[in-house]
Amino acid sequence: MPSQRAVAERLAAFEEDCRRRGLALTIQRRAVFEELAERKDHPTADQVYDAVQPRLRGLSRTTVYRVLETLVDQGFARRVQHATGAARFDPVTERHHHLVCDGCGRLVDLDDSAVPELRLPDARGTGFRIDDYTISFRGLCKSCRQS
Amino acid sequence: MPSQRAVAERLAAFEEDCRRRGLALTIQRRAVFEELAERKDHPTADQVYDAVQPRLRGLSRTTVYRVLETLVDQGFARRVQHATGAARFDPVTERHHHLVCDGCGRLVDLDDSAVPELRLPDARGTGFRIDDYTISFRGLCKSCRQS
DNA sequence: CTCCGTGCAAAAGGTTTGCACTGGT
DNA sequence: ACCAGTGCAAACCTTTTGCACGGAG
Repeated sequence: MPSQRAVAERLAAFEEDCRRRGLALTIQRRAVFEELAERKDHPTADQVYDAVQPRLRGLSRTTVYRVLETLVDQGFARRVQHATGAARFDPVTERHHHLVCDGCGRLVDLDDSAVPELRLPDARGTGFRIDDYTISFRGLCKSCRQS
Repeated sequence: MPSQRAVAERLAAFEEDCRRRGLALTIQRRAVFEELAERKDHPTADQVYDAVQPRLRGLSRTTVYRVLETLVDQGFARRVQHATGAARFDPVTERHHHLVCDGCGRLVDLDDSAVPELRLPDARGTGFRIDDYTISFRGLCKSCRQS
């Protein structure tokens, strides 16, 4: 888990950004953002709901979905869709990559330092402006390799 | 679209692999595989269904889902999950990468030659055996940049 | 002839939407 | 006080599952 201090800093930055952009600072947004910032895994909307709901009686699943969408739109989080099933959400911190098991779909973070920096390719032909990248490494996790 | 010739070759290889592995060569499997091999986009299961169904009256959506899963399991296709919504299917050819628009979610192929070869990272700490990788470049497509 | 593969219908997720109310600004 | 944001319930879309039938090997 990130240090409490780092989380507090990010929460403060989040609050300031919200004010600057005129986004209402509701308890729900604060709580969802904080929950996301505290975790090092990639929770689904439902997992965020389960974690936050006890602290916020009456919180609605719908709201969690809507807040997460807002966070993604505003660049505070990223949506990580892997295999079939629920979307997972990742607080945006530094660039990192993913290791995905072809067998069971397990997803693990691989931090940037394990991977050489990549020069952004020339994509002029496609009309895209490239901002960043994420690498998905495919393979088999230990338990899938054993069976 | 890949050349008719290339498609025919891949269909033949597919049929031989099926025989060798004892997979029944049903019309449905042939048709779904052929449709996938002919396209250069990444169709959803539903798009495959819509494309194949007119030629194969009585084809069921369920079957398309099941055939696609078989193709993925057997290594004839890959599942590409991007943004929310339906999974997309990619006929496996060479390694290639993806360009994803943060604005509209559009996904475009970027072939391997545009990107320098990457040395597979050391993942011993994670217990994974890494086989390959795909890079997702994030950015904005032309039309999203203009608005 | 034997099963694997298919079709249908229904269920099972996951996510979105319409509408009325509430709480931030 | 206004309007963005929330809660609830219902709709929606994608995918999976149970079961009976049919066609490939």
